[in-house]
Amino acid sequence: MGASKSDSFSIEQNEMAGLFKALSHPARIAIVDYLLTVDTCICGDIVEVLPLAQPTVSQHLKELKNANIIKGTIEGTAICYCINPDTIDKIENHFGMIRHKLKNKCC
Amino acid sequence: MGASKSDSFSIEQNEMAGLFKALSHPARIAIVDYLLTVDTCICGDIVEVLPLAQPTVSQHLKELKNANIIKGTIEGTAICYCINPDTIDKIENHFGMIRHKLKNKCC
DNA sequence: TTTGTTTATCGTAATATTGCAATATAATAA
DNA sequence: TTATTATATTGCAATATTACGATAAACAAA
Repeated sequence: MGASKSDSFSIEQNEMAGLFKALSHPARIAIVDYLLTVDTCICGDIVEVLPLAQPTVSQHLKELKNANIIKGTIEGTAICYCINPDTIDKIENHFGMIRHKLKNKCC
Repeated sequence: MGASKSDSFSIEQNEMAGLFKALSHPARIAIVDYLLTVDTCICGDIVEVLPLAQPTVSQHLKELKNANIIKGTIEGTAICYCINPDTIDKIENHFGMIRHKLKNKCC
């Protein structure tokens, strides 16, 4: 085998796992970090900030986009990326749920 | 290549990516979910709840343990697992930081 | 001691991810 | 039209992950 048995788990479990997978690579964390350091949605220069080749960065951006963690809007020749706050909300809510259920635990 | 260039990123970026990677599989999300449904740290029966064989579950538990997301304490023949609230804190703080930096953005 | 119970490790096959050179695509500028 | 610029896609090699049968290790009970 080797493929994950995603059919055996709930839609929500797969959804959360998908969000975390999108964030499970340091390059993608670095992209999110970078998008947070600039005041507006940023066009392009992400490639120059990362120690990776352009196709690799493009691939990581695609994964973040597919997971709805970032949004990209076309702006002439370039594409402007910014973080999708709705997805941040979704993850925060998940941990809010965990935090809530952790009350009255032995830990 | 194929190996991730973790040396090129900051310790914190690698650390966060590692935490998310530990949560990037539905089985591991399901384990965390299950640990939250029981009142106390639970011994063993995680294998019976998941649609996976015992060695596979053991492997997933190991990854969650290595990432400090769960703690396991030996209790006779069995091992009692529970969620590590410190790590939940760390992740929540990360998103708190993201949320804070997202203020005054175009998104 | 032997037996049973619980969890971990080994070995390995199937599959997925990562990274990049080469190339393609899309829009603008000359 | 032909450049130029910015991003995406393809193809492939290197590596990592996932899953599980077989087996091992650790401990309790008989």
